[in-house]
Amino acid sequence: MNVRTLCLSILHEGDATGYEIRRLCVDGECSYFIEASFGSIYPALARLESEGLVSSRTEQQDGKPTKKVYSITPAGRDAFVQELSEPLGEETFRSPFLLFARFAHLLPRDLVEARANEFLRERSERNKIVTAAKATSMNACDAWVINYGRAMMGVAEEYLRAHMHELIALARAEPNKDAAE
Amino acid sequence: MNVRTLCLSILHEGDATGYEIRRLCVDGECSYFIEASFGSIYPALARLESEGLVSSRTEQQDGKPTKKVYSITPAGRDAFVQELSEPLGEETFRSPFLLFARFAHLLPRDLVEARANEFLRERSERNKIVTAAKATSMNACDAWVINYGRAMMGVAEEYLRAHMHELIALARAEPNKDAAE
DNA sequence: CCGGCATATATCGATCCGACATACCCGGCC
DNA sequence: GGCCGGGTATGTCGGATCGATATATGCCGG
Repeated sequence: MNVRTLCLSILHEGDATGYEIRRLCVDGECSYFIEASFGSIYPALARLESEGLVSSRTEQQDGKPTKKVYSITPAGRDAFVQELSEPLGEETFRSPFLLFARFAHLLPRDLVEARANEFLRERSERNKIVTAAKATSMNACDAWVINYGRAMMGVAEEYLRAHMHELIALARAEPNKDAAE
Repeated sequence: MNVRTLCLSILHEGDATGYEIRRLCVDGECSYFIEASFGSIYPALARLESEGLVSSRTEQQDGKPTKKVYSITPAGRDAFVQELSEPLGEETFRSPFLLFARFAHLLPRDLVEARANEFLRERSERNKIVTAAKATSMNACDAWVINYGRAMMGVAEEYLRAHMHELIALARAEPNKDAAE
């Protein structure tokens, strides 16, 4: 699932700028299973335009920089459906925190506690965004996907809240201040 | 969380070859939150060796190609703990299937049904691996992490099993065979 | 006996991320 | 008034990473 397809999927639902696509990835309701950075979105949009799958127009705004609004073309819609029909890539889930947690016994308790709290807070905030998305003004497929995410991320938060103190208890009791530089 | 750190984390638990590290990422109990390909593991190991954080020895085997077994050095252990103490990266979760599912209404029912079944089967097999991992011969931190994964992936499987028929029902009824080339 | 599969190492092009550069306006603050 | 931080917006660039491929060997089944 490359950034090209991601851009087409968003433009399929309506016009957007590169900046807005990025925001949807970070803050949107689908932020829990989609991701892309500026460094890949802008080149992807430029390439899509050169291939005739999207078109763009510049819009002046006062008080804000000029923006470049992209629209999907009929050829783009076809290419998108075609792409979805091809075999799907693997699901990837990568969690630096879980790698950290596996080695909690090597690390000072203060650090483990701090990281666990950060992690819970971030998870909790993300979940609030997804839970806040109201089912009205959302098609049935979107609702299905959002509920999938809600279910998964909900138990993640619950597990953390219920068991994080166990993890903290497993951490090294003495920070061993001599080792600190 | 780069591949370097991932390699150090595995070598911290015991010696391994590049090939074995890859296998642990794909089939191991932590396969649900860790990933790396040959294309990044081998260069990472070479660089770690040049920096003195790991050492290697070649081992002849009969019936199998010669292998290069890596061990972590004391400097490597220090660097690993140091790396874990630094701020953690963001969690990333990317799911081509969920992107596909958002647009189920555009796609023929047969295809949606086939992909949903594939996805459930893969999820289910992964879960069996993680559930099969016995708590004995596992330290408490590992158990904590495995249980986190079990909880998340468990509900993912349940949700799929319970609701996939709803998604299939949302797909396009007629495959529209004229459109197929 | 030949093709497919598992073991094992390694490279290479394409993709993608993360940090930075640039630019403008707004609001707060000393 | 000046200055800094933050939001909006586009884009580049180096490095990290992926996915496919190359190479080699030996085993097993048809």
